[in-house]
Amino acid sequence: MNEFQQSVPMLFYRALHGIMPPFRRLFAEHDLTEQQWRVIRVLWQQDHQPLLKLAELTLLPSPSLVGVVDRMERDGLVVRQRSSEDRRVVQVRLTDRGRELQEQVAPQVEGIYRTLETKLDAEEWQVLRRALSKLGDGYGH
Amino acid sequence: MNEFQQSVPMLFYRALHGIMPPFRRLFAEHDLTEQQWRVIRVLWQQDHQPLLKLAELTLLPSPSLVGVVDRMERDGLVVRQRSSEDRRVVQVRLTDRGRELQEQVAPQVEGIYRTLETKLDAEEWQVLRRALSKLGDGYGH
DNA sequence: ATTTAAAAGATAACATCTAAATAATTAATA
DNA sequence: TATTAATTATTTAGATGTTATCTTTTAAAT
Repeated sequence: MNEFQQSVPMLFYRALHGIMPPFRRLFAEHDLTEQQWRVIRVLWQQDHQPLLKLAELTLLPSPSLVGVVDRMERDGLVVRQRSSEDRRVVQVRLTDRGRELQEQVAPQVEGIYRTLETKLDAEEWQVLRRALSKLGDGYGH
Repeated sequence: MNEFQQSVPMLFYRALHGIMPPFRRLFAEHDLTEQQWRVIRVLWQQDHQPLLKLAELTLLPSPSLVGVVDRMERDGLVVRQRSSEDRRVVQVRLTDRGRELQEQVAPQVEGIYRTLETKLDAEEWQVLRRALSKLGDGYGH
């Protein structure tokens, strides 16, 4: 009847629709978008990333990331800094404000993860993670 | 090290990046977008859908679908038709041109699915499908 | 019958995605 | 060294996602 609904892409999209809203609601409470959070989350671990590296780590296409960083810079969450060694490179780093935000939001993100984890049992998660990894293989380094 | 890269949402996004490009390349060859294909694919099975029902079946938010249908109507792939029973309702149906396109593209889509299937073994697919279904439960439909 | 609530589409504002092209800089090669 | 190729960031154009709001029409409730 509706094999299309059971196609792999549609199953993926539906699963994402089931997973992401709680995260987005949390981010919105802090005036963040999902993409802005990814930038903060990555810079929190490894600050001072070139834009292209940041694009790779966040899975954001660089044309999108340019705009994301624009707005984050406007809101005082990050700053751009041109590299002196290679002047093509623009380093992005977190401001104190960005770091504070990270500290506030991160624990709540963990809470949502824990709720999410209850939706499948441990073995299902394991197979799912492995399958997702395989399917994503070959993309972005 | 980079547990963020291994988080469920990021695993999902990376998997999608691994899955969708071949489909999008195919659609582009026929001047279609991924979303336009979803509309054709759904109407092919059940023509004459109200816009809101179509949004549900395609997983496209209705504000997006309005624009998608606009452009498909502009390109002669579908037509809008206001219902006479309930004049709030707009029925969308496929034109002959839309149906032809469906017949051309569908077999090639199947080909991509078959290539995709080789990336995991049968049991992995089974568990993956089940897991995705569970995670998507409660959304839409 | 009048008011009120609900439903279906559409619109608006903003952010992001996709694909292609461009500007600036650096590296590589004849 | 002059030219060409590659790299980094950005821009552009078109389409879509997300939320909130608005309009029209219908159904429900006084």
